[in-house]
Amino acid sequence: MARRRKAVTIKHVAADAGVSLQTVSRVINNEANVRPQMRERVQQSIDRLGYIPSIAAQRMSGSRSYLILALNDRERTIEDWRARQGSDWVDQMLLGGMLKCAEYGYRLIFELVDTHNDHVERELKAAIAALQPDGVILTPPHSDNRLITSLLSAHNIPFAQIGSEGAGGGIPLIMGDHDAARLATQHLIDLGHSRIGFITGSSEYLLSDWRTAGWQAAMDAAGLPVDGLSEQGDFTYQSGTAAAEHLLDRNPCVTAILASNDQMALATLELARQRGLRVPEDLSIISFDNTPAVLHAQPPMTAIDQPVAATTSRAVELIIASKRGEQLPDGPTIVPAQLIERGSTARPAKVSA
Amino acid sequence: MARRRKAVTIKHVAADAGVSLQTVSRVINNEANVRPQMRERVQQSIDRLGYIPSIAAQRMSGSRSYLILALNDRERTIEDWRARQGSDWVDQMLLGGMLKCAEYGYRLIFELVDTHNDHVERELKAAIAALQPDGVILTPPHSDNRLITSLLSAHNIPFAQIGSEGAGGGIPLIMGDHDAARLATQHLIDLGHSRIGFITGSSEYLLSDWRTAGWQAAMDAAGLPVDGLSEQGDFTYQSGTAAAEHLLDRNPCVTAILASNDQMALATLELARQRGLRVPEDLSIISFDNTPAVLHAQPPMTAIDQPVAATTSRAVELIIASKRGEQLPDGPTIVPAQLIERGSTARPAKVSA
DNA sequence: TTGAAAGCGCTAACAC
DNA sequence: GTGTTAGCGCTTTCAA
Repeated sequence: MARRRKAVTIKHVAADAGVSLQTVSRVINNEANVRPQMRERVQQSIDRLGYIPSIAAQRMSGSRSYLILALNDRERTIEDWRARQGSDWVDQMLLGGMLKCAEYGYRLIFELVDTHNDHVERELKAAIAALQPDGVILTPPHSDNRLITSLLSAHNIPFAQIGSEGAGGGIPLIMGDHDAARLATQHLIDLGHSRIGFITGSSEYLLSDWRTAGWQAAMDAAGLPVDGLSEQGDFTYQSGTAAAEHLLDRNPCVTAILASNDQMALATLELARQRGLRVPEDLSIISFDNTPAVLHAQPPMTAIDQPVAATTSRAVELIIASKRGEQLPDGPTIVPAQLIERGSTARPAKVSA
Repeated sequence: MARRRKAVTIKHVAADAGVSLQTVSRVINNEANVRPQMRERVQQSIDRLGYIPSIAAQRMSGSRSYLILALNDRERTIEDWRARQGSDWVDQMLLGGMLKCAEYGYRLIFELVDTHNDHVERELKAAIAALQPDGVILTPPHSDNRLITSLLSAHNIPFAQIGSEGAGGGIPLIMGDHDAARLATQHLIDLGHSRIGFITGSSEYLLSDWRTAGWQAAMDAAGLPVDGLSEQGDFTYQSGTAAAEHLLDRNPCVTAILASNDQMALATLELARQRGLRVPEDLSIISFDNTPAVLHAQPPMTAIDQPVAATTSRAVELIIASKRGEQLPDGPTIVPAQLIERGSTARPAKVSA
């Protein structure tokens, strides 16, 4: 393999502009103590030569690598990927994060780590040592993993905790779970439903509780009972089927169900079909997350959109702001989720008990 | 911001093992000229201290950055991403490539560049200068962009060309388009179809021609006519609708249609529904790519799976092999595509003319 | 406000 | 087979 072609370095720019390396460095990094005229001259040389700093060299001397690490759960991510059921979490994260990174001259690197495993620490340490990222984005269920958060804190690496209230010292971001569940429930109430069932998510995820609480808040505010209307699920299709079965068996008068994710909502839809219940006439269904799968369901599903891209994008901004020593928001940053109305919700055909 | 915590460097390992830096370096890189016993001793120090080389430092001195760049078309990728229709190309690329990279200690970085734009060169140069990647993965429509391929050649960076026959000096990989189209057509012929329509893809993509040729080859081999059975599409849903309309108007006796991608196949399905044609009884449909959208169609669509993950994975392997000076395959590497049988294909109800 | 010198962690080239 | 030296491209520190 021939040697890499000689690239334009800071030296070439310095020579071209007739200044010291240091002055060029100051211009690149937008530092103070450069006269406008000098800055202008250097910038012209940079443009003329098409100079771009090497991030490897920048990292070697300085404190920035211009790399942000996005961590996801290995098992779950690979599973979704293999299944090809249309879960686009990673896709949305990548693009939301990547585009924002690009604005600031950063790059996003994805890494998978095992959650239920003592390798976490070793894996994360290795990634940190190899890449020395300027920041890390944690997603559930890693967001509140003390092993991870304390390791990052010890290394002084700013990190975002998506779907976390912020225990652990990172930058917490929440995808509007509570409000979205509340509004979705309210939407059903406005349509005339009063017996509204809820299928919860896995208790391993904090957001499961928030979603449940949002449903409950809306029900309480409307003075509607919730007893026996909540059923435990774990985000899998199977658990959705089981939960929906129990729910409908116990409460024949249920006219609407809010499921804590798309898979469980799709399972509910299928069960309704099997039981001869028309959707939405006999049963309204709202799903959480709005992955592409629910778009193609029959009928297309009314869903709460999980703003994964917007949240990742915001996480990148906050990490970079933190790096720059800027003031960060006090509490968790809440990125609002929206309700997308489609065909799986309508006024109830029968009046519920 | 406090200074980054002191990390374990090659010096610590050298001191711990009582050898020179160079010997440690040799062990890390699995080079020759280290006695097994010495290698063992150094390895123990590495393990004990939890040493991981800094890729920034490795890049600074050596010739490897352990970074591979995956390039996609900006416009198309952002469009798909925003649409959230379930195109999982990026997702499959990322995971297929990332996991393979991880096996070799590499990382994959995604970058979007404009195709129809004189910025291509500037953008790519910037990415190369900043990251100095060890390899680049090109996807259509970049794969045969001379501006890009010549730039990479000039920089001596090995690059994979997915969906290309290899003009430009890179490593060509093909996702079995020709054979897959042939086999899918054959499958329809075996079912008893003889009037089999084909909707082509955009001529901007070489693979469009391969897919068309595969259909034609199967038809020819079976002695079936193809006149008037091919209609031009451009991969959009709209073009699929138009093409299917023409096809069915001109050939009422068509009993099966093979569409060059999923969106056009879905458009064909919808048109069939509007015209009161039952699928698959009156019209069999096979789609190309097998993105998640076709899974949820009614009926679920028989599709040719595009092996994006496997191809990206292979691309990474070949790039790394090339870096190591290993012998590469002669012609294009063909990653076979498979036919996934679902509900949109069956024996024709009527006998075609 | 600018420049010179030192050094980040590692590998290439060469000496032993 | 192993160690020494020089230097990658940049920023930090300190001097001017």
